[in-house]
Amino acid sequence: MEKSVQYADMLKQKDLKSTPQRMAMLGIMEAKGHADIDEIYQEIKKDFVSISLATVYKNINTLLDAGIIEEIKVPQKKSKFEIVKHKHSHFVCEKCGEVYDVQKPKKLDIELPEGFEPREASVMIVGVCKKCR
Amino acid sequence: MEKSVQYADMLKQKDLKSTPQRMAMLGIMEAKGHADIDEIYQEIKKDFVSISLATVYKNINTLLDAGIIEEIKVPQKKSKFEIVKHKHSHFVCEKCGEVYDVQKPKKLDIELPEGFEPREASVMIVGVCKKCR
DNA sequence: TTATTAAAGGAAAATATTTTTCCTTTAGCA
DNA sequence: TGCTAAAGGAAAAATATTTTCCTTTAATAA
Repeated sequence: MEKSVQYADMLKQKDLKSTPQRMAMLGIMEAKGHADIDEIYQEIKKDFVSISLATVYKNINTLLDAGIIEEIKVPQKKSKFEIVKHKHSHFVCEKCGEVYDVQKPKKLDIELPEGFEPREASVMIVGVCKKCR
Repeated sequence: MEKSVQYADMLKQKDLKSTPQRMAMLGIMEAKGHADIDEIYQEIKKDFVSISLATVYKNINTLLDAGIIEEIKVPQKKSKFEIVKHKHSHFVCEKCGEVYDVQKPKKLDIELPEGFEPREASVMIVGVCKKCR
Protein backbone atom coordinates (compact mmCIF):
# COMPACT_ATOMS: atom_id res chain seq x y z
CA MET A 1 0.00 0.00 0.00
CA GLU A 2 1.21 3.48 -0.71
CA LYS A 3 2.59 5.59 2.10
CA SER A 4 0.19 8.49 1.58
CA VAL A 5 -2.78 6.13 1.77
CA GLN A 6 -1.44 4.66 4.99
CA TYR A 7 -1.09 8.12 6.48
CA ALA A 8 -4.58 9.07 5.39
CA ASP A 9 -5.88 5.96 7.15
CA MET A 10 -3.95 6.71 10.32
CA LEU A 11 -5.34 10.22 10.36
CA LYS A 12 -8.84 8.99 9.78
CA GLN A 13 -8.59 6.55 12.66
CA LYS A 14 -7.87 9.50 14.90
CA ASP A 15 -10.65 11.62 13.37
CA LEU A 16 -8.16 13.97 11.85
CA LYS A 17 -8.50 15.44 8.38
CA SER A 18 -6.08 14.61 5.61
CA THR A 19 -5.23 18.09 4.55
CA PRO A 20 -2.60 18.75 1.91
CA GLN A 21 -0.43 20.57 4.44
CA ARG A 22 -0.61 17.70 6.90
CA MET A 23 0.14 15.12 4.25
CA ALA A 24 3.08 17.19 3.06
CA MET A 25 4.48 17.36 6.58
CA LEU A 26 4.25 13.61 6.92
CA GLY A 27 5.87 13.22 3.52
CA ILE A 28 8.76 15.44 4.56
CA MET A 29 9.30 13.50 7.78
CA GLU A 30 9.09 10.27 5.84
CA ALA A 31 11.64 11.46 3.30
CA LYS A 32 14.08 13.00 5.76
CA GLY A 33 13.70 10.42 8.45
CA HIS A 34 14.18 13.06 11.15
CA ALA A 35 13.41 16.72 10.76
CA ASP A 36 13.24 19.68 13.11
CA ILE A 37 10.58 22.39 12.99
CA ASP A 38 12.62 24.69 10.87
CA GLU A 39 13.58 22.05 8.33
CA ILE A 40 9.94 21.10 7.95
CA TYR A 41 8.90 24.71 7.59
CA GLN A 42 11.58 25.55 5.01
CA GLU A 43 10.79 22.43 3.04
CA ILE A 44 7.02 22.76 3.05
CA LYS A 45 7.22 26.40 1.99
CA LYS A 46 8.52 25.18 -1.36
CA ASP A 47 5.09 23.70 -2.08
CA PHE A 48 2.89 25.83 0.16
CA VAL A 49 4.32 29.27 -0.25
CA SER A 50 2.02 30.95 2.20
CA ILE A 51 1.83 28.26 4.87
CA SER A 52 1.94 29.67 8.37
CA LEU A 53 4.55 28.57 10.85
CA ALA A 54 1.66 28.29 13.31
CA THR A 55 0.15 25.61 11.10
CA VAL A 56 3.39 23.65 11.25
CA TYR A 57 3.42 23.87 15.04
CA LYS A 58 -0.26 23.02 15.31
CA ASN A 59 0.16 19.97 13.12
CA ILE A 60 3.24 18.81 14.96
CA ASN A 61 1.27 18.91 18.19
CA THR A 62 -1.76 17.25 16.66
CA LEU A 63 0.35 14.45 15.19
CA LEU A 64 2.23 14.00 18.45
CA ASP A 65 -1.03 13.75 20.37
CA ALA A 66 -2.31 11.21 17.87
CA GLY A 67 0.82 9.15 18.32
CA ILE A 68 1.59 9.33 14.60
CA ILE A 69 4.92 11.05 15.12
CA GLU A 70 7.28 11.31 18.04
CA GLU A 71 9.76 13.84 19.30
CA ILE A 72 13.41 12.90 19.53
CA LYS A 73 15.38 15.08 21.89
CA VAL A 74 18.93 15.31 20.67
CA PRO A 75 21.78 16.40 22.98
CA GLN A 76 22.83 20.01 22.26
CA LYS A 77 20.45 20.22 19.30
CA LYS A 78 16.89 21.14 18.51
CA SER A 79 14.33 18.38 18.80
CA LYS A 80 13.69 16.28 15.75
CA PHE A 81 10.40 14.70 14.80
CA GLU A 82 9.90 11.38 13.13
CA ILE A 83 7.10 9.11 12.11
CA VAL A 84 6.47 6.39 14.67
CA LYS A 85 7.51 3.01 13.42
CA HIS A 86 9.16 -0.04 14.92
CA LYS A 87 11.24 0.72 18.00
CA HIS A 88 14.81 1.63 17.32
CA SER A 89 17.65 3.63 18.78
CA HIS A 90 19.35 6.75 17.47
CA PHE A 91 22.83 7.75 16.53
CA VAL A 92 23.67 11.43 16.28
CA CYS A 93 26.81 12.60 14.55
CA GLU A 94 28.63 15.20 16.61
CA LYS A 95 30.22 16.64 13.49
CA CYS A 96 27.29 17.12 11.11
CA GLY A 97 24.36 16.76 13.50
CA GLU A 98 22.62 14.18 11.36
CA VAL A 99 20.48 11.65 13.21
CA TYR A 100 20.44 8.03 12.06
CA ASP A 101 18.23 5.14 13.06
CA VAL A 102 20.11 2.15 14.41
CA GLN A 103 18.93 -1.18 15.72
CA LYS A 104 17.93 -1.14 19.33
CA PRO A 105 19.98 -3.15 21.82
CA LYS A 106 18.92 -6.77 22.13
CA LYS A 107 18.81 -6.37 25.84
CA LEU A 108 19.60 -3.62 28.26
CA ASP A 109 21.06 -4.86 31.50
CA ILE A 110 20.39 -1.96 33.79
CA GLU A 111 19.66 -2.83 37.36
CA LEU A 112 16.95 -0.55 38.70
CA PRO A 113 16.39 0.08 42.38
CA GLU A 114 13.65 -2.05 43.85
CA GLY A 115 10.19 -0.68 43.18
CA PHE A 116 11.05 1.02 39.90
CA GLU A 117 9.03 -0.18 36.91
CA PRO A 118 10.55 0.43 33.50
CA ARG A 119 8.19 0.79 30.57
CA GLU A 120 10.59 1.62 27.82
CA ALA A 121 14.10 2.82 27.19
CA SER A 122 15.55 5.18 24.66
CA VAL A 123 19.16 5.03 23.67
CA MET A 124 21.04 7.84 21.98
CA ILE A 125 24.52 7.16 20.72
CA VAL A 126 26.78 10.12 20.08
CA GLY A 127 29.70 9.68 17.74
CA VAL A 128 30.95 10.35 14.24
CA CYS A 129 29.09 9.10 11.21
CA LYS A 130 30.56 7.47 8.15
CA LYS A 131 30.45 10.62 6.03
CA CYS A 132 32.29 12.74 8.59
CA ARG A 133 35.18 10.47 9.40
CA MET B 1 37.17 17.66 50.80
CA GLU B 2 34.08 19.78 51.03
CA LYS B 3 31.85 20.10 48.00
CA SER B 4 31.97 23.87 47.85
CA VAL B 5 35.76 23.81 47.89
CA GLN B 6 35.74 21.29 45.06
CA TYR B 7 33.45 23.52 43.03
CA ALA B 8 35.60 26.56 43.71
CA ASP B 9 38.60 24.62 42.43
CA MET B 10 36.78 23.48 39.31
CA LEU B 11 35.78 27.04 38.59
CA LYS B 12 39.28 28.30 39.14
CA GLN B 13 40.69 25.74 36.73
CA LYS B 14 38.46 27.20 34.07
CA ASP B 15 39.29 30.81 35.05
CA LEU B 16 35.79 31.39 36.31
CA LYS B 17 35.00 33.34 39.43
CA SER B 18 33.45 31.71 42.46
CA THR B 19 30.60 34.09 42.94
CA PRO B 20 27.97 33.49 45.60
CA GLN B 21 25.28 33.15 42.93
CA ARG B 22 27.29 30.60 41.00
CA MET B 23 28.12 28.60 44.10
CA ALA B 24 24.47 28.65 45.10
CA MET B 25 23.43 27.33 41.71
CA LEU B 26 25.91 24.49 42.00
CA GLY B 27 24.67 23.81 45.51
CA ILE B 28 21.09 23.60 44.29
CA MET B 29 21.98 21.22 41.48
CA GLU B 30 24.01 19.17 43.93
CA ALA B 31 21.13 19.00 46.39
CA LYS B 32 18.40 18.29 43.87
CA GLY B 33 20.42 16.05 41.63
CA HIS B 34 18.57 17.32 38.58
CA ALA B 35 16.96 20.71 38.26
CA ASP B 36 15.45 22.70 35.44
CA ILE B 37 15.92 26.43 34.92
CA ASP B 38 12.79 27.37 36.76
CA GLU B 39 13.48 25.15 39.75
CA ILE B 40 16.92 26.69 40.07
CA TYR B 41 15.54 30.20 39.74
CA GLN B 42 12.77 29.68 42.29
CA GLU B 43 15.18 28.08 44.72
CA ILE B 44 17.96 30.61 44.42
CA LYS B 45 15.57 33.51 44.86
CA LYS B 46 15.07 32.37 48.44
CA ASP B 47 18.66 33.41 49.17
CA PHE B 48 19.26 35.99 46.47
CA VAL B 49 16.01 37.87 46.36
CA SER B 50 16.97 40.16 43.52
CA ILE B 51 18.87 37.72 41.34
CA SER B 52 18.13 38.13 37.68
CA LEU B 53 16.83 35.25 35.59
CA ALA B 54 19.43 36.35 33.03
CA THR B 55 22.14 35.56 35.57
CA VAL B 56 20.76 32.06 35.97
CA TYR B 57 20.79 31.54 32.21
CA LYS B 58 24.25 33.05 31.85
CA ASN B 59 25.65 30.81 34.54
CA ILE B 60 24.00 27.72 33.13
CA ASN B 61 25.68 28.42 29.80
CA THR B 62 29.01 29.23 31.41
CA LEU B 63 28.95 26.04 33.46
CA LEU B 64 27.90 23.98 30.44
CA ASP B 65 30.75 25.41 28.39
CA ALA B 66 33.16 24.66 31.21
CA GLY B 67 31.92 21.10 31.33
CA ILE B 68 31.03 21.41 35.00
CA ILE B 69 27.37 20.66 34.43
CA GLU B 70 25.49 18.92 31.66
CA GLU B 71 22.06 19.17 30.13
CA ILE B 72 19.75 16.18 30.32
CA LYS B 73 17.01 16.25 27.73
CA VAL B 74 13.97 14.50 29.12
CA PRO B 75 11.18 13.19 26.86
CA GLN B 76 8.14 15.50 27.00
CA LYS B 77 9.73 17.65 29.73
CA LYS B 78 11.94 20.66 30.11
CA SER B 79 15.66 20.01 30.14
CA LYS B 80 17.27 19.32 33.46
CA PHE B 81 20.79 20.25 34.47
CA GLU B 82 23.11 18.25 36.64
CA ILE B 83 26.65 18.36 37.85
CA VAL B 84 28.93 16.17 35.76
CA LYS B 85 30.05 13.16 37.69
CA HIS B 86 30.67 9.52 36.84
CA LYS B 87 28.76 8.29 33.82
CA HIS B 88 25.32 6.96 34.55
CA SER B 89 21.94 6.54 32.97
CA HIS B 90 18.64 8.18 33.81
CA PHE B 91 15.21 7.02 34.77
CA VAL B 92 12.31 9.42 34.42
CA CYS B 93 9.01 8.74 36.10
CA GLU B 94 6.11 9.29 33.75
CA LYS B 95 3.80 10.01 36.66
CA CYS B 96 5.71 12.58 38.72
CA GLY B 97 8.37 13.62 36.24
CA GLU B 98 11.20 13.06 38.69
CA VAL B 99 14.53 12.06 37.19
CA TYR B 100 16.68 9.48 38.95
CA ASP B 101 20.25 8.39 38.34
CA VAL B 102 20.63 4.70 37.68
CA GLN B 103 23.67 2.61 36.88
CA LYS B 104 24.66 2.59 33.27
CA PRO B 105 24.38 -0.66 31.34
CA LYS B 106 27.45 -2.87 31.63
CA LYS B 107 27.51 -3.21 27.92
CA LEU B 108 25.38 -2.00 25.09
CA ASP B 109 25.17 -4.43 22.20
CA ILE B 110 24.10 -2.18 19.40
CA GLU B 111 25.43 -3.05 16.01
CA LEU B 112 26.27 0.11 14.12
CA PRO B 113 26.57 0.28 10.36
CA GLU B 114 30.14 0.03 9.13
CA GLY B 115 32.00 3.31 9.33
CA PHE B 116 30.10 4.69 12.31
CA GLU B 117 32.24 5.52 15.34
CA PRO B 118 30.42 5.68 18.67
CA ARG B 119 31.91 7.93 21.35
CA GLU B 120 29.32 7.61 24.05
CA ALA B 121 25.76 6.54 24.66
CA SER B 122 23.04 7.95 26.80
CA VAL B 123 20.20 5.85 28.02
CA MET B 124 16.90 7.21 29.29
CA ILE B 125 14.47 4.81 30.85
CA VAL B 126 10.86 5.84 31.12
CA GLY B 127 8.66 4.15 33.68
CA VAL B 128 7.06 4.55 37.06
CA CYS B 129 9.11 5.25 40.16
CA LYS B 130 8.76 3.64 43.54
CA LYS B 131 6.83 6.53 45.06
CA CYS B 132 4.24 6.61 42.28
CA ARG B 133 3.35 2.95 42.07
C1' DT C 1 45.00 46.06 53.55
C1' DT C 2 43.98 48.56 49.56
C1' DA C 3 43.89 49.50 44.56
C1' DT C 4 43.11 47.67 40.06
C1' DT C 5 40.59 45.42 36.63
C1' DA C 6 38.31 41.96 34.12
C1' DA C 7 34.56 39.10 35.02
C1' DA C 8 30.04 38.72 36.70
C1' DG C 9 25.54 40.57 38.26
C1' DG C 10 21.11 43.15 37.48
C1' DA C 11 17.53 45.46 34.77
C1' DA C 12 15.67 46.12 30.67
C1' DA C 13 15.46 45.41 25.93
C1' DA C 14 15.94 42.40 22.16
C1' DT C 15 15.39 38.08 19.99
C1' DA C 16 13.65 33.49 19.46
C1' DT C 17 10.29 30.08 20.05
C1' DT C 18 5.74 28.41 20.64
C1' DT C 19 0.85 29.03 21.39
C1' DT C 20 -3.45 31.38 20.96
C1' DT C 21 -6.94 34.09 18.87
C1' DC C 22 -10.03 35.10 15.44
C1' DC C 23 -11.62 34.92 11.15
C1' DT C 24 -11.64 32.40 6.53
C1' DT C 25 -11.27 28.22 3.95
C1' DT C 26 -11.92 23.41 3.15
C1' DA C 27 -12.27 18.19 3.94
C1' DG C 28 -15.56 14.89 4.81
C1' DC C 29 -20.00 13.56 4.73
C1' DA C 30 -25.09 13.53 4.16
C1' DT D 1 -24.16 20.16 -3.83
C1' DG D 2 -24.66 22.01 0.72
C1' DC D 3 -23.47 21.79 5.63
C1' DT D 4 -20.40 21.90 9.43
C1' DA D 5 -16.64 21.06 12.28
C1' DA D 6 -11.89 20.97 11.68
C1' DA D 7 -7.96 23.09 9.86
C1' DG D 8 -5.39 26.98 7.76
C1' DG D 9 -3.49 31.81 7.82
C1' DA D 10 -2.18 36.22 9.88
C1' DA D 11 -1.35 38.57 13.67
C1' DA D 12 -0.99 38.97 18.43
C1' DA D 13 0.17 37.01 22.72
C1' DA D 14 2.72 34.25 25.69
C1' DT D 15 7.00 32.02 26.85
C1' DA D 16 11.78 31.27 26.73
C1' DT D 17 16.39 32.75 26.07
C1' DT D 18 20.05 36.03 24.95
C1' DT D 19 22.08 40.47 24.68
C1' DT D 20 23.13 45.08 26.05
C1' DC D 21 24.80 48.32 29.03
C1' DC D 22 25.94 49.89 33.16
C1' DT D 23 27.19 48.73 38.14
C1' DT D 24 29.26 45.73 41.41
C1' DT D 25 32.61 42.50 43.00
C1' DA D 26 36.10 38.54 43.12
C1' DA D 27 40.74 37.85 42.43
C1' DT D 28 45.27 39.46 42.16
C1' DA D 29 49.15 42.01 43.34
C1' DA D 30 51.29 46.05 45.28
